Amino acid sequence: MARRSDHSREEIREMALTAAEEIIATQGHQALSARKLASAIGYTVGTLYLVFENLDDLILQVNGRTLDRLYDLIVADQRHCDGAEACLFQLGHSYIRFADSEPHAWQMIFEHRLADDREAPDWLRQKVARMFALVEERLAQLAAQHTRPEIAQAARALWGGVHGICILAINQTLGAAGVESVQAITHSLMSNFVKGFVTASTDTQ
Amino acid sequence: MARRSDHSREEIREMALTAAEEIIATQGHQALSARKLASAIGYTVGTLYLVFENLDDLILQVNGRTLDRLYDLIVADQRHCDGAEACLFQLGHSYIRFADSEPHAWQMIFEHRLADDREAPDWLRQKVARMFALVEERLAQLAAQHTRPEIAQAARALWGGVHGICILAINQTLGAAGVESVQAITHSLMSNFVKGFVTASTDTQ
DNA sequence: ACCATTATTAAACATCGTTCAATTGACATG
DNA sequence: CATGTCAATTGAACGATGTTTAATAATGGT
Repeated sequence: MARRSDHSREEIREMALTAAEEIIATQGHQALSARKLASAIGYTVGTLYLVFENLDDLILQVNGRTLDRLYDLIVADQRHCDGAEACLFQLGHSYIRFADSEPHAWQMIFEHRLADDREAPDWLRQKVARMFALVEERLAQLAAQHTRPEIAQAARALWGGVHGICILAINQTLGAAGVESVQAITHSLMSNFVKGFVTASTDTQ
Repeated sequence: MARRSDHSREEIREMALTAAEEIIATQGHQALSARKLASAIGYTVGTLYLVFENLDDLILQVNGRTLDRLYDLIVADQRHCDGAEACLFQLGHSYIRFADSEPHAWQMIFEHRLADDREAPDWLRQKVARMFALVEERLAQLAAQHTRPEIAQAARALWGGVHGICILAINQTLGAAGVESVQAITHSLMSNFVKGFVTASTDTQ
């Protein structure tokens, strides 16, 4: 049994987040409970509530770390592509690959509902905005004739699109067998969209 | 207090599903509980378990009815459009409009997890397949030079894309203000994708 | 050695999904 | 009309959930 000052608050926080990630990865986020998590790190529930405001708060922290891993993977992959178009496609493929490798953690980002319709904290929104920026950057390189708002809108359309394919694939709604098939569908979306976008006149949003 | 044979099993089923839809629409699917639902129809929990296998089963039924309303709306809207392209765009707009008008019911379709990773029942999958077929049909009219598998893949890419924008919009991840803005983003996705798809050669999936 | 501080626990609360023995009402039979 | 069968319905029970909090125990300072 853990004794006082065996671990600092920060250590307990780290242990809890790591244990939560383990539970979520292996059993899904439905399986995460305060008691299970507490016993996984050798403490009781009360201690968790000393470190986190509540379970929602803890899940937000986990989601933040997931977004960080996703961002790191995407950025790393961007170093192994040539040209704006190939790198844009790579963004989508990296996204799919991450969702396939950590489906439960990835799903939790979008399925976690905040109580009372509170909006997500700013630090979390910024982690998302950071990824939108990558897409915008590549799109801007590809379609210089478009205005900045058009680029921004296209980035949302494209990233939303990739995201949707990802969701339906995980839900097995697409009838797609294996990651390669999902990658192919994603590639279809991206390549056709980009082809349309770069040949579009400015007023065609 | 309800007495024996006040309502047939089928009547209770209908009352429960209607009451569940009301709770979900106004308070979200997190607020749906067996006791709350039972008291809403003037019965107790036990009666619910006489009519439904469990809450998961009940939610599946609700989702089925939601998909039916969605399909009906889409089909109805398809009568007021001219030309394959306009009608394809209309499919997306109808989808967004429905999700905006019944966000909680719509979200539940995709967020409901079946226990133990059981797969969705066949009658539910068919309701989804029915809608894919509409997209495929319009795409086939638009891009006759493509093979059937290419059409099928494009339909999944496009519908997944529209779906993803919808999700991110509801999650307020897109920073889009109002339905019109979401419709604009969706239109950007669809029009650019279609432009790319119809001008693509057969081997460009 | 004692005290003040505080980390940690364990029990409590309300609610959840689900089950099931007990009850109660309706209907058929005599 | 009385009686008995049957099933619709109840309500209590079970284990689990998130969250709070009074009690406890261990630490560091004086």
